Amino acid sequence: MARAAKSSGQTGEAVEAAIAGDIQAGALPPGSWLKQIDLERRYGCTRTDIRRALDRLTTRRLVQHIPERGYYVCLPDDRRKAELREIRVILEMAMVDFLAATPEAIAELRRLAERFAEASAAGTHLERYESNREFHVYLTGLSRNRELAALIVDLRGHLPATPVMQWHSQARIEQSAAEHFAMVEALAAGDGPRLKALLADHIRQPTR
Amino acid sequence: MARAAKSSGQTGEAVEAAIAGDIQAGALPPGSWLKQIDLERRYGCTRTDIRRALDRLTTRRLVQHIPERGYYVCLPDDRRKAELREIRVILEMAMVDFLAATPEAIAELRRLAERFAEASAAGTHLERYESNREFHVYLTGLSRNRELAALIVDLRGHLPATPVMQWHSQARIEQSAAEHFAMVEALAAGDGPRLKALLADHIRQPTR
DNA sequence: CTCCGCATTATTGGCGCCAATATTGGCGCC
DNA sequence: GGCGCCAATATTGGCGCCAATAATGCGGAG
Repeated sequence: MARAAKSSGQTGEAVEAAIAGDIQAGALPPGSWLKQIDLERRYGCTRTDIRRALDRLTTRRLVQHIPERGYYVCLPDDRRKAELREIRVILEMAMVDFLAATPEAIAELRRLAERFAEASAAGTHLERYESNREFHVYLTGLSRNRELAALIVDLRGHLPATPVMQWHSQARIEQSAAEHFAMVEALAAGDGPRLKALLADHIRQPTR
Repeated sequence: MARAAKSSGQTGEAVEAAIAGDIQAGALPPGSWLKQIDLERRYGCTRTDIRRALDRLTTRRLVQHIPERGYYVCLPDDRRKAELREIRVILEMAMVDFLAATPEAIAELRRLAERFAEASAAGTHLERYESNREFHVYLTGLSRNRELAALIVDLRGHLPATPVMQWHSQARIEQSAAEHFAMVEALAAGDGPRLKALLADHIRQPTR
């Protein structure tokens, strides 16, 4: 199902985000061809918007382009996923040294960790995905190195499919929730090394 | 002066690269407006090509876009430059752990270090810029983590102006050349920590 | 029955026109 | 003489048409 086909929003990045979302949510399966005619109907926008969005998604390598043939959703590539995950580990561990955590920020992080825990216990896949994402994005946003924060968030959007679908066991999900809380506490205690270790383990989990 | 306005090359990334090059070479000064009409004449391509290129350069933040006004070359931002440099330090130090250096690769690196040294002694600014770039790109390419290598190279293209122009003293340049050789030797000796230290110092220099 | 080739159809992607909007320059008013 | 408003001009950016090219389906030959 198409998400939020706002037929008259400020089209531009909106379409790109919508397509990216549908790819990561699995609505547009890996390998499928993205016909411009379909897309412009699905998202209720013009062909020009679609082309811009596809071009940008190509640079993000969420889709690939073959001239005179079209665009298709990138196939999952285990090697690439592993490499990107390792880059996330590198960047997020480095980010810890730039974190500026106010008490309010820590309170907000606790709230977000709580939300993810709730979604883990009784929530849809989408809720889990989004609350998890929010936690990490907020944490990232605490970095005084704005470029580093932006890069990390950006990188999240570079992973093709293998979406929320197959988050493994319930036990694993709840462990993730617990890890979120542990990270908050490490941050609150100003224990950088511990936070780094927690982050590394957390990210290196098969999915998420 | 416009560089290589190949009026009938495969326009696409070519135009983007050409504009990026002119920005980094200073031909398109920071703050100047990039009128589409001028650009399509300068690079001998169509308006569509120009628009795609400008859109991509906007995502790279080499230019900025104001709707109904146009695109202009990003102004140098010291904070941003410092942050990006710090990210380079993080990534290139991390890259050291992924390096796979064959004897041939080390020989090639020596050759490139030599070329930069020659350009340092008696070469144009452009030659220095390019040979320096080649050294770093080649070194980066030795990483077994292809995504990491791609990210590092990508990041080099995100720095706006303050180009080769003002490479400071001749002494500094020759020190850079010496550092290149030292890095090669550290790599050849398999001394990761030393290579990391050299890289960090090298990158943290005011320019380059 | 299968395979090859051709005509038809579907799709991409370039190009240019034009409306909307900002900028410039001139003219009159204070 | 300076300031501000308004007309003329310049520029952006959307939209749709159409040529080039690839995919598809049909029919005939082996």
